[in-house]
Amino acid sequence: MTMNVRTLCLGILSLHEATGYEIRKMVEEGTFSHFIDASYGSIYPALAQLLKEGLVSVRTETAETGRPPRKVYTITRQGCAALEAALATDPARDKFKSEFLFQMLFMDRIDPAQLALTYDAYIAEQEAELARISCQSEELPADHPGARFVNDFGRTVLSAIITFLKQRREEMMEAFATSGKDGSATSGACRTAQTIRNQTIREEEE
Amino acid sequence: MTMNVRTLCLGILSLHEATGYEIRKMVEEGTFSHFIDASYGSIYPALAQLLKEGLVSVRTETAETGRPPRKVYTITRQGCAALEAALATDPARDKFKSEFLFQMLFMDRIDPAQLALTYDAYIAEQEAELARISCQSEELPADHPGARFVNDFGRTVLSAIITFLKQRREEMMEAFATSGKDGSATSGACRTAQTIRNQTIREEEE
DNA sequence: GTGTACATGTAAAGTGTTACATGATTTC
DNA sequence: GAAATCATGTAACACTTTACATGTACAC
Repeated sequence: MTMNVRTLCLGILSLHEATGYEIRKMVEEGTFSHFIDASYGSIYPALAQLLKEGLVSVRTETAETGRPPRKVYTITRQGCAALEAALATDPARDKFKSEFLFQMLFMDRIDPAQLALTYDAYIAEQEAELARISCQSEELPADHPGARFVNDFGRTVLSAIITFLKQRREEMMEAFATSGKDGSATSGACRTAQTIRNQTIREEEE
Repeated sequence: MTMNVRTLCLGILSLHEATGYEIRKMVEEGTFSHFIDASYGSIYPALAQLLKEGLVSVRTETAETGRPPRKVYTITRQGCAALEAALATDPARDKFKSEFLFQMLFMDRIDPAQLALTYDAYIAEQEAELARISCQSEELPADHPGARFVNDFGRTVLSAIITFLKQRREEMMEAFATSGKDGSATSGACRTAQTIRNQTIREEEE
């Protein structure tokens, strides 16, 4: 399956007609936001292309005011078929990119105070996200099983992450607070700031 | 933070020297594989650039045999500093892309038999991944807290996902098995294959 | 003998993001 | 009066993937 912005637009338009702007808002804040991302710079060209291919049609609502006219896109029969063809193919593997985890992998190279800040900020972010989609969960249409499934999936994962992070927090911080033992760390390929940092910490503790 | 392939290479090289080929293997199968991806086409150019900038150095091991000589890269002091500078910046938000969830969002447009296959294949994939990293967990160096943390994080999330998926499986399949009620579904923007499909199912049940 | 692992690298193509350009209206 | 929301769109840039090119050695 090729889940590019094209397919994404078709998917959203299969639920209800929308403008490019609205599609962007849906992927930014809506049911889709956990596992999808797309910006204006990709949505508008995608819609233009879909239109050219006849997979969507457009209706222009000219506002009386000075605003740019809204271009409301609607999926066509061919568009529906294209969406269903895409849905019938095998999904590609999930892709997860986390700079937070990358940093955690090298936690022994980060200043402990900084680490604590980053860690707590990440927890807060996950909690905010959980709150957001829990809120959405209440207003999901009952007749859309997919939306509910995806929402519950997201909540399950976020809850697990938050629990894990909170559980590990103290343990992790202690490990770095008591790191007077020092040098025990990695294979020596390069030790610089870490060593310096331990010295700094010791000075501060005196 | 800019966690591009450059930073990734620096990170891996900070653990131990490696060739481009080995780096690729590590992101494909190693501790990094959950939350990172990079192919040869991005790793080799990245290493070349890092070399030009003096962030890594290289040593060529010419094998007696006909193989291409291995180019073993080592991080330099500047490279270490660059890595630590990157680690000190705020991590960007996680990005998660899931074609599986996209398909699930539109589950009511997928042929139920196909859906079951995809669903089970996804569970199997997650289980395989969990098994793989659980296995790795045993051989993690005790002196690398980050690797353990990241590994445990991955196992926690995967376990939660697998439990969720198994729990929901029957419920979901039943919903589609009994979908003789039909038309109840989405806002009518476009209903094609779904309707046809329900008819087909009914025919098969007769 | 067929496939996989080892090993490096390039070029083209695809895909997407960021920043820009434009401008009214509403909220703080 | 500043900032956010609504609203569309383009162009330059960044990044990555895919496919290609090349070739040995070993395991089944």
